[in-house]
Amino acid sequence: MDKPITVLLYEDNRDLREGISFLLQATPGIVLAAACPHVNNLKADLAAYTPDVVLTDIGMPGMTGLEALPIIKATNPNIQVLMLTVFDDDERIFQAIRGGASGYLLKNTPPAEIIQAVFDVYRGGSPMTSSVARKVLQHFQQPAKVSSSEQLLSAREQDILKGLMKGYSYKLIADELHISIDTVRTHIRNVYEKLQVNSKTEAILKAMKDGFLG
Amino acid sequence: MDKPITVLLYEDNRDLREGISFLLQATPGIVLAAACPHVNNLKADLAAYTPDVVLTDIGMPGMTGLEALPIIKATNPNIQVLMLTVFDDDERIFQAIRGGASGYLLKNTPPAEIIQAVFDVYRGGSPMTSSVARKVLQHFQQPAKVSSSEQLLSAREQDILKGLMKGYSYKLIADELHISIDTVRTHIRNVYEKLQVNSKTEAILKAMKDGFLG
DNA sequence: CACCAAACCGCATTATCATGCGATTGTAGA
DNA sequence: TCTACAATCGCATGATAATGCGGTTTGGTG
Repeated sequence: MDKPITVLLYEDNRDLREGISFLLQATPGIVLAAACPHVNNLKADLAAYTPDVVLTDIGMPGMTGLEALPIIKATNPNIQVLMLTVFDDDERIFQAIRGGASGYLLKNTPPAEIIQAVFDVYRGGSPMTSSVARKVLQHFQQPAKVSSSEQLLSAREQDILKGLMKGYSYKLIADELHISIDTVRTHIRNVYEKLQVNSKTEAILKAMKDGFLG
Repeated sequence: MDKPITVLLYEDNRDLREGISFLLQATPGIVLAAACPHVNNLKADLAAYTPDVVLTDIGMPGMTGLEALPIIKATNPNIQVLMLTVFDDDERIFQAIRGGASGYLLKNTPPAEIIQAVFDVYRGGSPMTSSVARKVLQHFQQPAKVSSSEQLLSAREQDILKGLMKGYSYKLIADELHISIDTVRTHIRNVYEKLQVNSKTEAILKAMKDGFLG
């Protein structure tokens, strides 16, 4: 049916590298092109093996997996990169995601799932350890809006704020809402007080961060 | 060791509901409080069963799972909600995430993984079907930055832009970078020209939208 | 009815920003 | 070497924004 998936593995820990290599080789449908302890010959490797999927550690001597990521995606954005690492801090997770990683597994993932993940990324999925996924989801959820907040801003004030967030000047906002520029000023003054800020920029940032309500 | 996880299930399809119920009941460490075909008695259910985890379908007669979600989180934000559905469109996925869902499984998920997912959410993870995860990740990745863009902005210009994005005034940026305010002006001028904008706000919005590069 | 909040308007002052013009230095490349 | 450009600094001017103070109208609530 399908052609086999060509995988390239980077992992500095020898035992782990050999373990995963063995698994990959033993799996029908997967061809392990190479397994390297470092990513320093990255470009040559990519050219030589033309992998479909790159499975890589983050912490490696020399160039890290995170540094390698943009190079891989620049070489061929169709290559799916799966991070396999012990790090689960926000910083590295988001750096990986922004860099275009298609999956993020922690090293405590059982071998069978790692294999499954290779198939998943190749098919357009993004396998993620569930604790990692949680961190990702949290960045979408309204930051709790814990302490009430209700509708801190009146409807009109929200209109004005939306105008600011579109990059409009006071005058433009006034025109769009058919009110005078002085009224816009007044509303903005009130918005600033409610949001505890004192500039357009701060207001916009705050509004973006915790979605209109403080 | 641990107390069992109390689960509340909502699923209108009878076969599926009974199938999942059977699985949950057969799993040590999980107690199925109830399995309902609709979510219309939601508040009463929550009060009666005080679940740790709610497993819910999205498409149900009467109130949908998506409508129920905010009510659940409002009742007790500690309840972990796991969406189990056939829908994999962006709209519903993000509505669920924004609403505070802790996991999102498609119905083709094998039973064993559903059970595993219940444990995962309870432990603070966010199990997600990998195709759903992909959609989520895509919202973080730089919008392609299709046409080159290279490093449109010099390193220093990016420093200044970062300052703007933190809401700093020219003066603050100047202080932080140990340069004169006039230099800041100059850099900003150049940034504006490169980004094709003419105000702080526009620059920030543009920078946020397509990640520094235009 | 009296009170209050929201929405509306105006004016004045100071602060900050946007922009034009000009200039020096250092480094990388044609 | 000449050129190009990043990075630095300065001055000046008109445009916006921030803020203080004052005011009217309207709709809802105790």
